[in-house]
This record gives sequence, C-alpha cells and structure tokens, in this order.
Amino acid sequence: MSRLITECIRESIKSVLHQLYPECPAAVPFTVDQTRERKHGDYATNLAFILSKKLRKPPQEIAEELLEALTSVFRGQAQLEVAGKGFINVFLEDVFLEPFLEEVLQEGDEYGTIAIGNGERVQVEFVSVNPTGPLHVGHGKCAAFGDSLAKILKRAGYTVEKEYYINDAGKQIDVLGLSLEARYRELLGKQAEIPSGGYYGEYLIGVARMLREERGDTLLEMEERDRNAFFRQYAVDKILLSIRGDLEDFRVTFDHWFSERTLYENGEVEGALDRLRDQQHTFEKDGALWLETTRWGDDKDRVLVRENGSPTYFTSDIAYHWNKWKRGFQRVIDVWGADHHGYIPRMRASMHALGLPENFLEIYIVQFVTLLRKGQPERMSTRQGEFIPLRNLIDEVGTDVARYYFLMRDPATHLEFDIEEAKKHSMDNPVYYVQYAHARIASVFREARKMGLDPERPLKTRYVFHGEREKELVKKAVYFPEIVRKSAQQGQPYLICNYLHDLAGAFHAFYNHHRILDQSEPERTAMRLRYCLAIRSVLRNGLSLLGITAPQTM
RNA sequence: GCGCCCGUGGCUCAAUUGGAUAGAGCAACGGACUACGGAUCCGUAGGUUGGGGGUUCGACUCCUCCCGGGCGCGCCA
Repeated sequence: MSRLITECIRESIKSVLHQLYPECPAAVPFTVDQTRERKHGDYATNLAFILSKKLRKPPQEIAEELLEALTSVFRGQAQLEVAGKGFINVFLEDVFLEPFLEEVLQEGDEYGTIAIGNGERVQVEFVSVNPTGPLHVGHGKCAAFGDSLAKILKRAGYTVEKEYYINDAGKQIDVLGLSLEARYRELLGKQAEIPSGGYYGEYLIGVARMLREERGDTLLEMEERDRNAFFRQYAVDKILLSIRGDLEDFRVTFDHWFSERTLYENGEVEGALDRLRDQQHTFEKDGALWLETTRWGDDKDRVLVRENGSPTYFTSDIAYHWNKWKRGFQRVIDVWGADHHGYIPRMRASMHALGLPENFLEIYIVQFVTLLRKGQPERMSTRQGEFIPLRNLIDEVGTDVARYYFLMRDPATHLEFDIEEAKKHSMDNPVYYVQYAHARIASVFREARKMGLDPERPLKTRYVFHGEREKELVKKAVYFPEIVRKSAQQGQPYLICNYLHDLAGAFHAFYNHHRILDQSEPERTAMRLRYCLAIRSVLRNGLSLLGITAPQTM
C-alpha cells in the first residue's frame, strides 16, 4: 500500500493545529499540495486562509503563529516559510524523500495501490452498443474510458466489475432481423427490400453470406414467426461476436455481458413495474402507464407501458438498474455517449422512484470524436453507414496510440483526433514520448548489465541528490499515488496521461544532462540506477492503468 | 424555443476544484556533449482566459446577462 506525501504532511500539520487552536473543529478543510513554482517550495498549505474565517484574524498573522510550532515538528525533514498573503511553504529535505523512494522500489508493480475505496463494490457499465452494427470510433472512446476508469478504481481500492449491456430486445432488433433477411433473399436472387429505418451497412451482406453457407435456401420455407426469430438471433450473435473481437484487440474485456432479453424472460421488467406502482409514482393516461419523472426534475413524464401493452426501453432500463442494485453494488457507473445526455433526468428520476440512494447511480457523458485526416473532418453516424469503424483505426494507428489519444482528454469535451499526426513516430506523439522514456531505461539497464552492474541491487549508502534535476525527478515519481487518488476521485484517466508525460519529460531532461553509467563514480551510478528503476515502475504502472504497453525497445 | 456540454497564445490542451507572476506540447526561430538510443534535450517569441456586470483577502474557476460552437428535446433504442 503506497503512502501519500500530502497525507503525511497533513498529519503533522494537524497535530500542531490541535495544540495551538484546540477550539478549532478536527476537520478543518485545508489543503496540502504541490506548488506550481519552485520558489514556493515543494508543497504548500492554505491553512491560514481557512482559519482566518473562523478565528477572525488576517491569514498572515495566523501563518506566523503557526510557523514556529510547525518548524519544530518538521525539524530535519523540511524547512518552512510564510509567503504571499499567508501561504505556508514546505521545502523538503532530501532525507524526507528517501523512504518514499524506497517504497517505490519495494512495491514495484504494486506501487500506486491506495485504499480510498475500502473494497466498496462498484460496477462500471460501458460501451453497451446495440448489436446492430460494428463499433465505430466514438464507441472506442467510451471503451477506452470505461476500461481505464475501472482499472484506476481497482488500484484505488474498489472492488470493480465491468459490464456490457446487450440491447437484444425491442424494435431495432426486429428491424435488424428483417434487414438481414432482405440481404439473405438478395443473395438467393429473390425480390427483397430492406425495411424503412433498416440497416443498410455492408456488414449485413457478410452475415447473410455466412448464413447462406450454413443453411442454403432452407430458411425461406420457415414459418414467419420462427423465421423472424431466427434472423434476429443470428444477426445479433454474429454482430456481437465481431464487437467482442474488436474490443479484445482494443484490449477491452468485460466481466459480464448482460442480456436485456433476460430481464423480460425472468419477469424482472414486471417486477420493476410492480415496485414503481407500489411506490405510488405511476399513473395512467391515454391508455398508457406513466412514471411521474417530473417530480424529480425531468421536463416531461415518461411512458413505461405503451398503449399497446408493451413496455418501453426506459422500463427495461429501470429493471436493469434495479437488477444491479439487487446484485449488491453500492455504486454503479454508466458511461454514455453524448447523444444520450437528454436521458439523464428521467434515469435519475427513476432511481428516486425506486427508492435507491442518491449517489447510487453515477453517469459519465462521453462527447464525440472528430476524426481529422489532412484537415478534413470525418463525421460519423451509425444509421447512415458513413462511419469509421474502430477496427480501421486500430489497424491504422495501433491500440496503444488510439487508447492514449482517447484518454488524454476529459471525455466530456469534444476530441480532435488527427490520424496523420497520431501515426507519426516522433515527438509530436505523446504516446511515444512516454513509451520512449520506458524503453530508454530498459536500454540503460541492458548497458549496465554488460558492464556487470545490477540495477536491482540495494544501495549501501544514503541517497544524495546531485543537483535539482535529480531531486525533481524523484519528487515527481513519488507523487504517483496522489495522481491515482485524484484520478479515481474525479473519474479522470487523463490526469494519468498528463502526469506520465510530465514524468517522462523530467526523465528525458535528467538523461540528457547526466551520465547515468559512469565507471569512475560507482556509488553515484548505483544511485542513478535506483532512480531509473523507480521511474520505470511508475511509468509501467501508469501505462497499465491506461491499458497501454510499456515496451523494452521501440 | 427549452435543457445539457464546451469556449484559455496560430493549433491541440493544462491550471492541484476559489489560491501566489495562467502553464505544457505542436507549429516558428536559434542552439546541444566524437560516451548510456537525437523518437531526446536547452533557449527565444507568442495572452485583456469569447464579451459585459457581480460575489471576496483572492476568479480561468462561483452567480447573472449576452455572443459563438456541439448535442439532445418519441408510446425509438
């Protein structure tokens, strides 16, 4: 389990706080964090500003009062100063960093594991694309995000399960079956037409070919009801198979694939309806059954059961989330494409109607991707067939690059993805920049072994930092657990990307300014090898949270 | 029309969630050790944070009104 430097500093500050101001409540919400500028020290706290309101004294005065006590608490570990209008800056001594550096080396691949999740059971549901066509690039962004978020939450101490919800019921699937049937008939030289609102994509022709190969023309004689059911199921199975294959090549896997149809088959849709009726949140109008979602801020009430007696998609979705609750998850995360954001209010309302806790459902909205190719934007829409399959992107730029580009930004913002730029093997490309740092360390280790040196050998002396660059590098490396925490709390993998890029930069600078392997300076060489070992662990662990490889050579 | 998201150097994005003089990478320009991988490093230039008003010790961040862009507003899923 990795320790957090900021927590360490906070604890020391808290002890002083109790001595000096016993009247203050235990939980004063002050922050300790890295400074933006070197001259402000390594860490700074805004404690004096926070206390100023309670104590009715100017921040600067309070900071001065605190300084003496703090200085003695941190003696030998750090130097302190009051600066600005009341900031207390912390300048760490080298010895302070030593145990944290040792921790990286000891924990290795486990470094960065923290315990904020307390084993809480969390489910992340993402992608969940209708099995009516292949995955496109926008789905790829959702896939990378959900997968990485799950990894990060796991690292932060949550018990995480990943799930894909298969929408294998409803009208769209009926239309899909009919579309496949039309393609099948075409292949057999029969008159056929794809129904309106149907699926014209070429992939269905491929599916139809497989079908012809397996069954010849025997399906034409089937009874209509059986035939429809058969085409539906066949289309869903084959398309799901290809979706699963694409996801695997994108290194995205799921713990569960949950079928919407089973909710109907097991009576869970009825069960959810009963529950909603019992809670008195439904009413009948125009022959349909409604949920009064406006009660919780939706702009309209929503239909649960149509006039013709069949439940809406909304209803099965409520049943699905009720099912998640019954499975014992304390929190569920839904990752949705931006086109579904209008769906949020009714979904939240339905959670209230079921009587579930306020924070049970968390929804992340992933904005669209604009693919650029030589300045030309390429739009995508599943319905019109003018989409770019995720498969093509993987084939063109590779999984590492695609995942990094999807993850390097807040998913709530529109992403510009320039394919030509992403293909360049140069410093334009942040993925390679980070991976190169890792490969470089591997290369240094290969050289070291040739010289008979073992980077894993523990140090016999104390660490000494030769210059600011070295210290800077180590300081950044041991900040990793902090980044894992922030990233988990905010649900933001991009913080990991930014951090890794920054750490790689610090390493490249270090590498260019210092000779690591120097036979005339064996002790310094040993220390630097230890730093490299630590950086390698952090780079590796960080990349693994993104689902990106850490190569030995490039 | 209503709702949600977004607006930061020429381009793509940060800014520790209200903290100190708004930082990086591309692109531009100028440089780097006959040694560990030059896919690297060092430096220069570039800003009224879309605009106005407000809240306070302090605003890119919060409130309000405009402007511009994206998405949504089915008894579809």
